[in-house]
Amino acid sequence: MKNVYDILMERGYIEQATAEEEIRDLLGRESVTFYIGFDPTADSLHVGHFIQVMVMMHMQQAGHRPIALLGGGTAMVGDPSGKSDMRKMLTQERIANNARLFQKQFSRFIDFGENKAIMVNNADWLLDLNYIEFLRTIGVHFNVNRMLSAECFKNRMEKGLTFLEFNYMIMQAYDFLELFRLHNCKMQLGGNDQWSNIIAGADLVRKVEAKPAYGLTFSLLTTSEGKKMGKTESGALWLDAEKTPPYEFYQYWRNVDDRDVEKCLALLTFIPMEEVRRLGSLEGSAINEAKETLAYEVTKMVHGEEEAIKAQTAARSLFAGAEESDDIPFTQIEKTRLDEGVDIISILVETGLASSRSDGRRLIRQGGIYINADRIESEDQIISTEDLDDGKILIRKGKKVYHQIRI
RNA sequence: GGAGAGGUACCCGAGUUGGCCAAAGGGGGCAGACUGUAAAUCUGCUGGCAAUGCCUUCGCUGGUUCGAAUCCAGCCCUCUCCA
Repeated sequence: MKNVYDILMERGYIEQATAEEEIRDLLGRESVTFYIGFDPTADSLHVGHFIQVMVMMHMQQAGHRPIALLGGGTAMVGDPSGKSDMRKMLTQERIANNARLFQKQFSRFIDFGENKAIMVNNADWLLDLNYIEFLRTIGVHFNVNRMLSAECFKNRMEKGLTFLEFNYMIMQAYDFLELFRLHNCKMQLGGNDQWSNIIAGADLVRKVEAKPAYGLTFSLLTTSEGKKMGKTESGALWLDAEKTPPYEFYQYWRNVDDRDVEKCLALLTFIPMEEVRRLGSLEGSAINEAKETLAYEVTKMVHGEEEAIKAQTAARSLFAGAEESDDIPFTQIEKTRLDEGVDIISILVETGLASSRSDGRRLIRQGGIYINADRIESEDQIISTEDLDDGKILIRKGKKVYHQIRI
């Protein structure tokens, strides 16, 4: 069987490692317990987290034991890594609630049965720490001069860093030590922005326990232009179907830049690498096949096969201009209102296609709104029962945003 | 605690001898053309509304004035230097 390190390397996950050869040997030799931390700062995981989850899945398939660490404690401090401003503090209840939601989502991807994987919350050991005792046993091992020169604080050296956030690194390092003691966890994985925090942890374990500990980081999901991927107009691309509907999720991947397709296939699907390379090398419009595959596979993993098929069918029919599909976002409007007729601007605002009535007028003026394939010419157009087609009205905004009105 | 600089729309950033400022320019975003549901390029739009006008907006509160992003007072916040 192939060494999982090589698999991760081939697919392009690995960015930095504390001791490349040693880690590779270790992973090839024994079942290793490792952890990745997730701070529950939102009520759903997003694609940025998903890449970490992918790594956990690869590792678990290779016989290693993942620990999903929920940062119920660290989220109360907030990671300053790479951020130019301090985040707003979250309440304890919010964090606990988010942690519960994260937990549910993890279970979809990782098998937590029979000691195959572990989920823990660092609130369990961080919240009750005694300050003086902590400083004396853990604090002594940290050199402030060195910490300040860490890459992750670089942004903050100009803008200012609070003592609260400065402690984040120490807390994360302590997590590693705690997991080493509790579960014999030898390795911490994470996004490349976590490098400083990870080596701090590995160092701490080595100093305190005199045993080897390793760190490994993965490339962040960025576009060919260097921007973070998974950003949409409404914020992040969430894994929660309530926050990002499967159709929208599918469309995001269907629309990625040509140059990013291969990378995404490698990082976000389990498609064999020969196939990934073939799809990635398709030229011209043929590369749409690769994008469809990408969108389908990722959606399937996150939302299940049924939703993936629905999203794909909906997208195909809409863009082929053929028959409609029901699996696109829709808004219900009472029939009595349609009987009387509703002005198009109101419809646009109610469906969320326009952010305000002014925005709606603008869209129409610029020719960006279509009802059942007909371009709207007048801002005063009235939508009524006559526009119904099989109980539905299809609205298109721009080239590819579809929405349905149902009664 | 002391000295200085500054807070402008989604972001950056002009504007501070008071009216010509819903506020230059850039970025981002949206729409149009082109196209492959891609990129690049070009064009338009980008506070709200019952829209040739009206309302709200330039850190907050009050003041001067016919009129304030621009002047005055107090307050809050940020940054730099000093302690």
